[in-house]
Amino acid sequence: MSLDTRKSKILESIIRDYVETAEPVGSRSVVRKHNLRISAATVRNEMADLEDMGYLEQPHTSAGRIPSEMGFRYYVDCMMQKETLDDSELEILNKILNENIGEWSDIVSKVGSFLSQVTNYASFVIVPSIKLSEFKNVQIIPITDGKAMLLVVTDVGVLMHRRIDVPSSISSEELQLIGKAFTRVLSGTRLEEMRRNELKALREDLKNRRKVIDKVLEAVDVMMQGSRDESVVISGALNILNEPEFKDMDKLKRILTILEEDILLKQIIPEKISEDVNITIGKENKAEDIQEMSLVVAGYNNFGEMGKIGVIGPVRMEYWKAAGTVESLRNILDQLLSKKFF
Amino acid sequence: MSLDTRKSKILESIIRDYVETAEPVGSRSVVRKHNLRISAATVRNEMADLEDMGYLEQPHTSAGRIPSEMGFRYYVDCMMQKETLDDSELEILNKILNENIGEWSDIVSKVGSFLSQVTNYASFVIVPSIKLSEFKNVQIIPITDGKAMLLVVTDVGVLMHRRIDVPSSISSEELQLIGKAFTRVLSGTRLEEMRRNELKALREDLKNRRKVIDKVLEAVDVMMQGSRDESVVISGALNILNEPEFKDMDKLKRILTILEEDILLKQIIPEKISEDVNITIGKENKAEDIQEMSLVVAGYNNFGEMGKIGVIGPVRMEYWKAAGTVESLRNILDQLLSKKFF
DNA sequence: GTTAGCACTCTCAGCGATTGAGTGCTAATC
DNA sequence: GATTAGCACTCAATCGCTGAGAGTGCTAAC
Repeated sequence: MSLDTRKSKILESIIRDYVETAEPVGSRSVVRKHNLRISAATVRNEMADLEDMGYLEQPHTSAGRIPSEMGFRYYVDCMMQKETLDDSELEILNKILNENIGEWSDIVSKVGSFLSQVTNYASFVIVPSIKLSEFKNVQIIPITDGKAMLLVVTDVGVLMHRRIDVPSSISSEELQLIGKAFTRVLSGTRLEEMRRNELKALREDLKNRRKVIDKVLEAVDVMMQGSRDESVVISGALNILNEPEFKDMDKLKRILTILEEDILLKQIIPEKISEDVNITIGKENKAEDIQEMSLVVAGYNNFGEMGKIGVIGPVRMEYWKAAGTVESLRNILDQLLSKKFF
Repeated sequence: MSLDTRKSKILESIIRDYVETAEPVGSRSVVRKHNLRISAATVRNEMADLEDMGYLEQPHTSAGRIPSEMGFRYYVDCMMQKETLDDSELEILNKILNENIGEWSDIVSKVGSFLSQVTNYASFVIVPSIKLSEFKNVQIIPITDGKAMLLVVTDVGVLMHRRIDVPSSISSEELQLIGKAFTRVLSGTRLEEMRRNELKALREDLKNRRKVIDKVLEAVDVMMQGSRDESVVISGALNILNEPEFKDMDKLKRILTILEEDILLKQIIPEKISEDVNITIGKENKAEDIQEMSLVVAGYNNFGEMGKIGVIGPVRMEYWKAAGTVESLRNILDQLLSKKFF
């Protein structure tokens, strides 16, 4: 259902006001702010219509109107102009990205923290598991007598390491040889395709060092277990303390608990999203715990898997800003991943 | 100044009650709870004395008394019996420690989270920088054309890694040789003692690969910069949401902000502490931001440097439980570091 | 030294009156 | 027919008041 121009203007005006003030918006203030050339009474009539249509609601009879979730939905779908990063923000972002030539995880957390600062909502970045990348190199480095460090490097440059026990009799050279043998057998193998029979052959090759081989396999198993999980970076969770809708302690605690725990956060983000900016408003969210919050999330291409980046905030959210910023940062992550890291 | 037995009993009674309920304690309830063989009127007199001495204070005339910070101090110094972990708690702890044979940082975070769960306060563990450990092994592993991974293993098994650029012409074997050369020169050198002239010699040795050498040195510098910082693990920050003294949003935000940022947290913890359990109450804290909170912190021996573990909570804290638990866990970290990791 | 008794203090919850923002309706106007 | 001015009405929020309740401090008696 489409709205005529005037109704649209009024709806937008109410949304903007309400998002800013968190207070119900009255007919007078709509007229004042947007100095439309109509009277408050006319606006009242239009507002009554909008309420009938479901785009507005009234907390109680003698209060102003607030946008309903359906109202926000209409705004987001039919009227919203995404507001992209302005010059000063871009400057800050570039500074951040340039100063840091470190690990991918550093960049992700910097971008996440930038996102939360710019939008003033909690941000999250989900980095998918690396199951599609390939073994590149396996090394075993002695640390102390009986302890060694197992290193696995994948083709995308992800490093996994784990301490393992080795016989104290074994020499550094021998460990190196074992590492090389593993490299030979596994190099180019995708992590999830690692075949047991290849490994068996390996075990035959080095039969006098079976104990070490077994330790290594065990460690690789554990590492893969770990790497199977996608990682989640959360930033700016405390931003919700600024939102008046969360002055209630119980609500606050429920939300903050989710925003503190990777696992909980992962559960509330929709599995299937498009690469574009996805917005889910209030009760549109499947997860019960966040049915008074909104999500703005986009996918980015992380070595063939879809990563996710977005913000979570109150239904009364600056969708225009959030959507624009999330979109920009999604693109930047895409770029970085395709150019800088290969 | 020492108190007579009866005053002590009354003070303790008031402290216990107040810590539990967060409400001022009246003379009647003191008599009732601890069924002392004296009347409320007598208790009132004693309470008036305790107030004169500064151990109690009165929020307003017709309310009960609450312990002053000085009262808590007296209790902690002269009366407190530390309450150690009970059997069921020990069982949980053992389970946690056994299931996890991974990295040291995992253990630290598990212990931290256990501490916050048992005490219901926010916990922190500070792991000192590793500046006293020695180089053990340097490796350079090619990832893709023009990119390689630099790995440094120290004698305590800490691994540092960083991606570096290398000439795309360079071979895997050559990188390995360079790594070996570094290992030869640096092995056994303490990180903070790494001498520039040793490195210069190295640079001479491999003069046809100066670019790579320089890249490696640059990366080592950055890594050492990073490793110079102690790391901080915070757990259970949201526990303060349960404390009625933080129902005020501004206070809450101030405290949570500190508990979310490693750097801020580090600043509020006293530099100099003894290895034993240190307790600072309210205004005893130098940092202004936490002058309505208390710290319970102990030092543990982390490869010769002092690490710190503790909790932070309201002045109205169960010091007996917090002190006992912190002490136990301090000892456990000490043990783990001396036995398991060497 | 201890206690019972009592007047006094102060907070807190509940209640009614007041205020003010905002609506909805009606009748007049463009 | 759309728009607007005017006005009665509604309802949350605020203020001031009151009474109840908890607790103290003092005094006088034990």
